[in-house]
Amino acid sequence: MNSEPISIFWFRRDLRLEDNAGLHHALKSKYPVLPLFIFDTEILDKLENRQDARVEFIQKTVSEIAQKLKKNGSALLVKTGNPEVVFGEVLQEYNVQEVYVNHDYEPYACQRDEHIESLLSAKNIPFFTFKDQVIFEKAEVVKEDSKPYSVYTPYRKKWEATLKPFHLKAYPVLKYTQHFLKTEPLPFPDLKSLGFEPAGIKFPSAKPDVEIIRQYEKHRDFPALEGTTRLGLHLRFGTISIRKLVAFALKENAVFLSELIWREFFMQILYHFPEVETQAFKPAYDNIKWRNNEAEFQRWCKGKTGFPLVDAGMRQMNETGFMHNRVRMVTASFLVKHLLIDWRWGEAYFAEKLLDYDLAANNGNWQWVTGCGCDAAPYFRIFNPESQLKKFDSKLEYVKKWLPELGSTAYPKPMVEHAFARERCLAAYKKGLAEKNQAVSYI
DNA sequence: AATCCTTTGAG
DNA sequence: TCAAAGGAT
Repeated sequence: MNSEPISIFWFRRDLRLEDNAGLHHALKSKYPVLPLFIFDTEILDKLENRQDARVEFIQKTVSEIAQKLKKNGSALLVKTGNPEVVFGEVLQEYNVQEVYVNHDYEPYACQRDEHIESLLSAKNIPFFTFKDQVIFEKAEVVKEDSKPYSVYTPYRKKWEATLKPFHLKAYPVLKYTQHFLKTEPLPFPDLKSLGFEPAGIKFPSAKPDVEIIRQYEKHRDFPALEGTTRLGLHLRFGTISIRKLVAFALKENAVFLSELIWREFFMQILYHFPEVETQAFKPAYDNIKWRNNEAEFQRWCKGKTGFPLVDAGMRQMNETGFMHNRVRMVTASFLVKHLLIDWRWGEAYFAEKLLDYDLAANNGNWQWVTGCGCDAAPYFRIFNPESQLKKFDSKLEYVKKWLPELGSTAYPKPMVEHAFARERCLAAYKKGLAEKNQAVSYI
């Protein structure tokens, strides 16, 4: 046991040393700060793919943080295991006086943090938590009656009205570097020892591209262009500060800012309505009878539906961990509406494949496409994958890039006829929603 | 005791 | 940015 009293700062979805709220407060505490990162085996053990690029990204990012701390004569404590068990060990090894973290809103994370907090409070160690990954959290943007918004536009207006320059002020960290605990370098696991291998994926830069953001609404819908920022991954793991990015968006492009507000909209939905993780926001939609054909689902996953825009999107995601946003809408709509497969199947597949996977955004957008979410697309709006292709990739640049066999006999015929699938979908939705209405009318 | 002005701290 | 606290008169 190291007897010097210290504070712990626990890194989770905030993997950066600058403009970090919890870390800032830890460094202002009266004890030297030992930063901690835990490779959580509760999460890692469930990952099927041993080449998961997200684990690689985390390992790389955390190792860069450790390098920077080493240059400062301090260190990052890295542990692998169940967080409760790990905290038990850390309390044995160090004289921990206080623990600092940033808020993490997903149901698993909330539960994990509750357990850690009670474990610490049994030893009279305070657990200080801070808002960091959003501008407004929980109930900071609510209606006049203090109920949460479930429609985006009024939420955005209130969000914008609430925003003051102060909310975008950075939390300085670098000027407190002398407040990190001075210690010998601590061991750091490589990817292999964590049970993973490199995925061979190139990670997008964490630096926002000014030109892309300036031209955002002009280019964002065309998947062949580099028209979107690819910052999702960095927002997911906190390798970019949301305050810095919102300040930038505010200056450069209102449409891009609006997308960042969608992110916070879905985060507050998940916070206020955690049941959406498994259920439709509009319960009537859980009455729809999905066909859930396993073989058809596999064709969708592999990008072999015979609809070029759908297939190109799925293959882009399978190969790179990224799919263009316009194409995410088309592929998702195809699964749910053309194939009548439960949106939760698609949600789970995206969760497995996307580098930028975020529970709140992924769930919110899948429910949006299905029509069962808050402020969702109307159920009778069924994307036509052919006309979407004509509109957004008319020169076939994007689809040819991901489907080399397009135009040859090797490319599959459409697995379903659009007009037929459309009618089948409308009928299934009408039936499911009508059943629910009938049930309600008996009450 | 009341008021005005400056400083501090919040997210 | 804003409001509360503190200090000065």
